[in-house]
Order: sequence, then C-alpha cells, then structure tokens
Amino acid sequence: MGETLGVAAGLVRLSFLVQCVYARSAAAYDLPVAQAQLLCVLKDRPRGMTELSGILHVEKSSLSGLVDRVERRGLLRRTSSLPDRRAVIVELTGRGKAVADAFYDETSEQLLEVVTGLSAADLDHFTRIATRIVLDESVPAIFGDSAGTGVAG
Amino acid sequence: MGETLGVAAGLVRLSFLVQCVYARSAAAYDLPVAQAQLLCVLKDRPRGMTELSGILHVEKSSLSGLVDRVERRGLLRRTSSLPDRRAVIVELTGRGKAVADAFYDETSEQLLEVVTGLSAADLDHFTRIATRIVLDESVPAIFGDSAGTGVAG
DNA sequence: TATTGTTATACTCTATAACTATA
DNA sequence: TATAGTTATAGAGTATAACAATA
Repeated sequence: MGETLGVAAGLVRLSFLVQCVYARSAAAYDLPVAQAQLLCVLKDRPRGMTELSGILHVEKSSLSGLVDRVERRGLLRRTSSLPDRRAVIVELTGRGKAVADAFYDETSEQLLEVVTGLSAADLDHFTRIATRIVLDESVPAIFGDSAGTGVAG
Repeated sequence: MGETLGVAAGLVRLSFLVQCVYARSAAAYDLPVAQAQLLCVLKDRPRGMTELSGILHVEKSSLSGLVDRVERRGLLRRTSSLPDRRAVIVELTGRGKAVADAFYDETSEQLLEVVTGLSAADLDHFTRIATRIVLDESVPAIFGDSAGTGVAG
C-alpha cells in the first residue's frame, strides 16, 4: 500500500466515480443525467418551479426547458396551484413515477457495488461520515427520500 | 441525531456537494466545469487526445471541441508528436499552467472547508476509505497528481 | 412593486457518423 | 486495415435579459 490521496483529491475523484455510475444508470433508462435528477427530486412529492430551481441549483429559465423535455416524454405534468395562480406545481405521471422508482433502485444498487470491497465496519463508518457532511452542509434532497431540503452553501 | 441516509444517497448527495463546490470555484476563474477539469488533467503532464478521451470519459470528437475552446483562451496548445505524425500532444501554456495551479489550489481549499466539522480521526478515516474506493475502482487522475491513471469501470 | 414562470438568445457540452491522414 | 484526430450535425443543458401574469 502507501498511495494516499489528499482529502480534496479523494472527494473529487469519488464524485467523478459516482457521476459515472449515475450517468451509466441514467443511460440505461435512456435518460440524460439532468432529467434523471429531476425525476429523483420529484419521486416522493410534487414541487413548485422556484422550489425545484433552488434544489437543483439551476436558474428558473433553465428549469423551464428541462421540465419541458421531461414533460414531452410523458414523465411529468404541470399543474396549477389554486391558491396562487402564478405558481406551477410539477408532478410525476404514473409512468414517470415508475421510471423514477426503477432508476432510483437500479442506481442505488450500482452504487452499492462500488463499496462492495469495504468491510462492514468501514462501510458503516464511511456512510455515517458522508451523511454527516451532507447534512451539515444542507445539501438538498436530490437523491433519497430522507432528510435534507435546504440549499447548499 | 437520528437521521441517517443510506450509502447510495450519501454518495450521490456528497457528489452533488463536491460538484457545486467545484463549479463555484471554476466560475470564480471564469471557467466552465469541463474546461477546468481538462486543465487539471493537464496540470502535471501533457497528454494525447486519445489518452484524454479515456481519462475524461468523453468521445474524441467532443474532446476536439473542448480542446479548441480552451486553446482559444490561450491556456493550452496542440503539439505534434514526432514519432507518430497522426498523434497530437496537448500541453498547457504558461498562462494555462498558472490558471490550472491556482484553480487547483483554490478548489482544494474550498473542499477542505467542507470537511471542517469533522474530527481529525474521522477526517483521516474518511480520506483513507475514499482513497481506497477510488483506487479500487481505477478512477482516472482527474484531480491530484498522485496515483490512478486507469479508466473507471 | 415584487414574485412566478416563460421566451429569446447565445454558448458550452455531448454523441453519432462521415471524413482525412498516417501507420 | 486500423488508428489518431477532425468536421458536420443535432440535441441537451445552461445563463442572462426581457417579458407576461398575478400577487
């Protein structure tokens, strides 16, 4: 052994690896990464455009086009919010929900394989620390239905 | 306490966080993420187009355009390989090297801040495990000059 | 006036397919 | 024939600025 990367290099390369796995899984569902990400955010509940913009860290104008493309695939629909007639609620269709669930499960599985070589103790420790960082930094809930809805610093 | 994400959610959200930090840092240098990434790969040594294509996981045709745009900024130059006259060697210019170094240092610093809340022991453990995963999976050396030149599975 | 969302525009990034030049 | 790289083309993704409708 001996080779040790710094924290920063470890984080960036790990991130690159995760992106690759995510992208490969998305491609298996014929989805661009951005669209798969949107599906995952909408997986558990409908969201407003401004809300989605904050979660995904994209401008509302960019989001309009992204939602258009996913809508064209029949995976989501725009609904109008009754209380505020300016607002739009974005929600998955039945097919959208099915695709989102399948993609989520498949991606989770592929990611588990990435950490297959770790001991149970290391895996547990690693998960705990990663969770800690992510919650500390208020990373939005772009994957997984549990905690975290804020906007990352 | 109580809130715990699964491994997969932890990995994806951590990756999202790292991407955000990376993107913000790149923006501070007026660089699109892909261009910053290319600079980091070239930071320590020149590379051929096919080699870069494998490291960055992009088609050579896409890479041609990417290299064009960075070249137009005066941050790299194409050199011809003497032994094989088909091959092209891509290397940073003086300014490119300066920008790459500055971006790399700044990004590393920003990423360190992300793990500021961890104890020394946790940070050490985390880094060791992340390094282990990244080396096990042969993640290319897209950041940091140490080990890893293979192509991710 | 402020906010919600869209449209117009321009650029980056990406892949596929067809191509040139060299090996 | 095979490999190195480019060009052509088309589409996705993004931001900025200007706009419409509602609050």
